[in-house]
Amino acid sequence: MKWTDLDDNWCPVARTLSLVGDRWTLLILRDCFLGQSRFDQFVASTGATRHLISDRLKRLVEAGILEKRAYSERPKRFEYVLTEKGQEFAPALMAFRDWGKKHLPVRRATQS
Amino acid sequence: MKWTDLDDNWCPVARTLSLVGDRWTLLILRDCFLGQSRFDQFVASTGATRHLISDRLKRLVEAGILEKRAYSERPKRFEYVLTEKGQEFAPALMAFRDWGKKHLPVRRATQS
DNA sequence: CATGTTAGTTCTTATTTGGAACTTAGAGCA
DNA sequence: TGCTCTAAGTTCCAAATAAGAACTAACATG
Repeated sequence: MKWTDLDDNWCPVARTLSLVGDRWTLLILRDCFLGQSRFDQFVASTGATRHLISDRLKRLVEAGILEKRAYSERPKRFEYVLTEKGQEFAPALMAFRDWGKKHLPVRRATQS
Repeated sequence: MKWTDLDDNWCPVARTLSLVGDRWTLLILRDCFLGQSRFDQFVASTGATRHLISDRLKRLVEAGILEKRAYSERPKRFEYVLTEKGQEFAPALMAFRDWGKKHLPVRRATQS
């Protein structure tokens, strides 16, 4: 079974996961909440490949969680910003953050 | 970069994702909160392969989120129950549920 | 003795990812 | 004009992961 097949599951948790339930999608959203909006920033801060970022951004835009906007016409440059629907995802990320802070302390020296 | 490499990221969201940030792990946890505890139940209700369930359960036990207990000695039978640490993950799942309920209504006829 | 149950493991094939290089289109500079 | 840079992707191939189905172990049941 492919995970996108969960999109019509009876369970709202499963439906949510079919959209954002992968490692990188949630990291991209985290970045958005931290104020990032550009392709190369996502690549740098998540550590995911450009291919993955490209794919996930497409998916998020399609789902109405992010909006793709041109911030420059010549040359064409784009940014991705949270929609209302995306903003409302904040509580979930905060729950992840709180749980991580409490239960997963950092062990080695930190490097982004 | 492998996603398990996120386990020492500076960001608590990333560290949390390194552990539970995949499609099936969160579905297993959902099932636990719904009162399920057995291998074949997880297989049936998530739709993931036995291989995946086996792998994810191992990971969750190792992380101290679930506890593997024998509920029968002969024959050997096991169940997986949430630890305290696992219980505290509830707010995250509820956030997912609420967001899914609000933003991802079911479209087709439902079948688990 | 045949069938069923639970908790897995093993096998082969298919899909997804990783990593690096390449593209497009214009900008800055000398 | 030519060279180098940036942003936002796309393309390529190899490597890792997942899918799907069958198989196993150790009993229980009829």
